[in-house]
Amino acid sequence: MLSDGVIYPLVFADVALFSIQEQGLCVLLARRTNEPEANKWALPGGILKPKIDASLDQTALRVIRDKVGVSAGCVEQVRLFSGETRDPRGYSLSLLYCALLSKDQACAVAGLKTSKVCWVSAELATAKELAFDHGVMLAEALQFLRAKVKHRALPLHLLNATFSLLDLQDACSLILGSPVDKSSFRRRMKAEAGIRPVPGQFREGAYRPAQLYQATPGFQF
Amino acid sequence: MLSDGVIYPLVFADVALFSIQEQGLCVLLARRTNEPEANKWALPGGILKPKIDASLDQTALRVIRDKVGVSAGCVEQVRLFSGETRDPRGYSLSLLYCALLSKDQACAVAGLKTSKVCWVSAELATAKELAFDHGVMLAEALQFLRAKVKHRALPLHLLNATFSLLDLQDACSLILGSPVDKSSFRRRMKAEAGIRPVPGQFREGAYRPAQLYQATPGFQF
DNA sequence: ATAATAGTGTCTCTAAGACACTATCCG
DNA sequence: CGGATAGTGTCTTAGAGACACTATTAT
Repeated sequence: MLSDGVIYPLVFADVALFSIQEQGLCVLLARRTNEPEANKWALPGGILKPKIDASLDQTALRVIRDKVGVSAGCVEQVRLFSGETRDPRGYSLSLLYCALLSKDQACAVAGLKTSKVCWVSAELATAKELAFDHGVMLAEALQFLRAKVKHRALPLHLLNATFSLLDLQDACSLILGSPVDKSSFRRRMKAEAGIRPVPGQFREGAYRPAQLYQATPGFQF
Repeated sequence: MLSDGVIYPLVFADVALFSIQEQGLCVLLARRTNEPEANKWALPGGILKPKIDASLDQTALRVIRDKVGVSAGCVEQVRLFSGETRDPRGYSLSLLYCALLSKDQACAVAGLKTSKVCWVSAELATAKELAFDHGVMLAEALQFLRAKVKHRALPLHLLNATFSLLDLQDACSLILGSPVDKSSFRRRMKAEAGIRPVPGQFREGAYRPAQLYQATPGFQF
């Protein structure tokens, strides 16, 4: 039992928080300040505090709030990692979460410059050596995200509240790591219940304006 | 902390163990013998014993061994349920597992007649009132199983080591709750890497013999 | 006009659904 | 032979991939 009144030690929520930046699909990494594995990069995580967290899902949300100061649009369980050897402090349970952050919010995070957390290209991050078993975790979170998008889920939570179809297409293409055909994509989107055009709203800018879309009320990633 | 030396109380593995019986798709329910919720039906579950279980997945396997005396072919995490109110003993974590048992093994279980566990039609079981939040759990486990089969995963672990294509088709159809077209199904199976015909092996019996199949070595549900 | 981005049309190919058909066993 | 189950052929349709095409804006 830990000294600070936490009754259930070594139950963690670890979060793979994704966003889209200039470098492409990125994941938020945090540099560990304490032992064990101090100074290594890790997925941001936090210990379950039963007094505060109504559920472990709430722990994950709290971790995101604490690390980046905003609330993620979509937080989902991926898999539980458990065992005696994965953390030197003892038998531990870590529930891995996959979360998505909108471009707006991700930019706010990037502006923090706390030096404790930073966005790293997902591809680069998987090559990095991470603390504990977070390398495996990141790989699984990525696979989880890719599988969902491949099965035609729309990663709207990575985008702003209104977005053009090309924004969405680019997001899918970045996640999948392969180009997405414009015509077939738009054909699918016409029949898609999850999004709808916002009448009269266009992305103004250079060249031809683009119709803007938004998620329909009941949308679930 | 519990008295019997278990250090991490209230971490459970609860298992929705499915098999195919005469009544169709069935789930194993256990009648609770102890408080709380004594005498209610529940998904079989067990507490994490860090000294014994190398991981919580091992707890799930142990639960299955203890309850039915055989090892399940396929055990997968579905979702973690957690919170203060779901179990009167205090803040608890329950990782729900979905597991499949082959017909051979399921029959052995049915023969046990321990009166502590029994196979209940999945449809009926969802209508029953179960202990704790096990009703929600069962619903999610079923949805998990259906989603996998809908996405063309093959529930081979519900069948014996060798099986006819009709056995497999019937299993899919029972899980999905809707008929599956024979011709399209067999067409798919011809191109399916997960199974292969066993040369020269046929189901003998009344009328025309059926070619038997088996899972290919690397098969994963 | 030209560049650049937004959005459409159309051909092809694959795979699924529907359902009628043939094949092989038993007695 | 007929009855029952095993397995095939074929028509149609829905949707994805490929890719060339048109449309609308700014300069």
